[in-house]
Amino acid sequence: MAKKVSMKDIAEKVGVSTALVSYVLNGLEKEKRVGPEVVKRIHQVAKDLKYKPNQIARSLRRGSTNTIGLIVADISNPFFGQLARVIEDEAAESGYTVVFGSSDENSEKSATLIDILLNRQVDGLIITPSEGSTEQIKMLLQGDIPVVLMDRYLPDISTNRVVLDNFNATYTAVNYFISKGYKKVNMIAYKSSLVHMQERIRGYQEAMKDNGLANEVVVKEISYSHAKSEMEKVMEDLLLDKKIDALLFATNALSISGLYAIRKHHIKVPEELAVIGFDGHEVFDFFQPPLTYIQQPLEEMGKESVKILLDQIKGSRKKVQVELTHRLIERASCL
Amino acid sequence: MAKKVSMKDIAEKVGVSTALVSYVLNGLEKEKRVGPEVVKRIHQVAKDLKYKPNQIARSLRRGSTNTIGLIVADISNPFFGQLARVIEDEAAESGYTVVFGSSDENSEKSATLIDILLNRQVDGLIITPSEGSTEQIKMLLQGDIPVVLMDRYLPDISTNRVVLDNFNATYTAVNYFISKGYKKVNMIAYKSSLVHMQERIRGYQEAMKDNGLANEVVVKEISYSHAKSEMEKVMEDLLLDKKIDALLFATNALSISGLYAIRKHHIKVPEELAVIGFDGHEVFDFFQPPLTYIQQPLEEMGKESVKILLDQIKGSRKKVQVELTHRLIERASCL
DNA sequence: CTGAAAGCGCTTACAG
DNA sequence: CTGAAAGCGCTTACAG
Repeated sequence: MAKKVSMKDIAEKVGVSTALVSYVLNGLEKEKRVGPEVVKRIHQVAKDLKYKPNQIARSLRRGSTNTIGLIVADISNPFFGQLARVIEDEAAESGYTVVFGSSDENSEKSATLIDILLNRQVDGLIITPSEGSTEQIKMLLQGDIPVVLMDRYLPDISTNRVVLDNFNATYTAVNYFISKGYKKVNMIAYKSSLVHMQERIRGYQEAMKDNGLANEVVVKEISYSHAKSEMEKVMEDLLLDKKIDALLFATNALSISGLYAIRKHHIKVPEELAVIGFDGHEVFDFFQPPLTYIQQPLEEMGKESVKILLDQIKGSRKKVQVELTHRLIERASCL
Repeated sequence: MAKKVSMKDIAEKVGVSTALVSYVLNGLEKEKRVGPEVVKRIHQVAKDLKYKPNQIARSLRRGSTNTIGLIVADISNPFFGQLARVIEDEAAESGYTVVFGSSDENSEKSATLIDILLNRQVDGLIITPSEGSTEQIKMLLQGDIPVVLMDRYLPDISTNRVVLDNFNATYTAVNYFISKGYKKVNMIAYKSSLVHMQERIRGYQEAMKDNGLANEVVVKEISYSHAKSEMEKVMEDLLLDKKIDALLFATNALSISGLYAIRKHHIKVPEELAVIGFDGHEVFDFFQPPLTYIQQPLEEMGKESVKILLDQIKGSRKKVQVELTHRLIERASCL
């Protein structure tokens, strides 16, 4: 780095104290009734010297950094990339910067990330919690650290969260299948105790039961860390015994890797198999036929999360729990 | 936030000075020859009190933050999302955290982001520069701020950069087309003076010339901010007059929006039109037929960028310019 | 209207 | 082997 110019430099050049400089540069000249001539000179000198305030020093003094930490499962997954973008823009509007990290659905990584971000004194955290991260989040709450859980949540913890109406989402999907005459509807989900996943599974199960199809219920669970290989195996099993005419995927990534398998085995959609995806992705548009899917309101999810977090940072102690509404985007992968 | 515990608290409890605490917690007990008993107690008390070092204070004192700033065009574009992920992981290995921002190919946004990140005292920056950001980057270099340009670069500026062999990449693509018998090869690129784009265009043009097809050269340029509408218009024009049998796209996003148009107009690939895409995307796999494309080594690009940046941060004054090699991924969208 | 001074939580020469 | 003290660059009560 170079010869950093500080308030002291400006103060010396103008011939006043750093206090005055600080007041003026922070727009407090009115309250502090600084002389107009001095105000002008300070601004001029600051400009001449190309003064940049040192946020680190300010943060240390103020005890806040105007930074929010974002922990997602994987920033390279477009679902989270898009959320990150919305969060970035929304945060920027209030003068906040975003520091991010990817947890890979792994609670140890998540713990490490939380630690790192806290050491960096983020003012609050938006987290898509991993399995087994309940204790970590509890610690945050005990420490009175503003937190918003996004996309998923932890049932044992009463805190701010912004999630989809997961149960209704898959319930809708199954009803849609059934309205089209499908009965042997299976589901592929992640093996996870996380509520959002369990709710999606439960939505599927309940919808099946409510339609008298309880004994057709089949949920195949795939582990996040070996998704690819397990998906291939599961799909082979499903497709081989032909006891299935419709398939519901529980996420973006599952949908896509499922579609790879469907294509590999030359399954005709929807003639041999009807399909409903989750989240949305350009691949859904290009698949033949275009995929019907459950859409999440990403924009809203990101914005709400930031809004709630900033409220908390500003001191609100109200716990806010938002459930967003899915949409079924109907295309041609059924019937 | 809560009752933050500081070194002072530990020092008081143990009955030593904060200096000792600092030494021990930073692993300097050997050099400073701190008594083994004291070392033990300090560690114990730190643990009991759940002490978390305040990185902000440390940063202020040390003059470095162990943070790198990342400015990409758009974090929600998977190309950049994947790069961000590689950078995150690579940085984390050296104890660095990443702060990011999206410039939308807009030099004013980019200037604002650079300012914000510098005020936050990032130790260095990885930037995918926008058009018109030459002055900004020059300022950084004058200020001796470690910078690596990634994906693009600015020809007027001699600095570290990691980019693709853009010229060769499109040259290869055109030669491939021609080897398959195509002659009326067109290209769709962004309207941009940035070197990476100009080089991709030049690679196309030169390859055409070198094959005696100079008068078949047609480059349609699309503006980033109105990509969608312009793409539709351009594709209609191209497809209507049928003076084209092969089409090369200059990026990821262009490829995808081009494919939307191709599908909309029911153009048969490769029978009516051969296509080569850029970068890679799951959509390329699902398009019928799977798209042949020029692949960038993302992993390498991200890792190299971080490596070079960290070297600079550690004081290296050597300028490093890396050109990575493209790969042609051959599939079924030609012939 | 303006300034001297304390302090945020660390690190690190310096002295003993 | 250990501690007192300065200082990083700000902000902000306090005093005048």
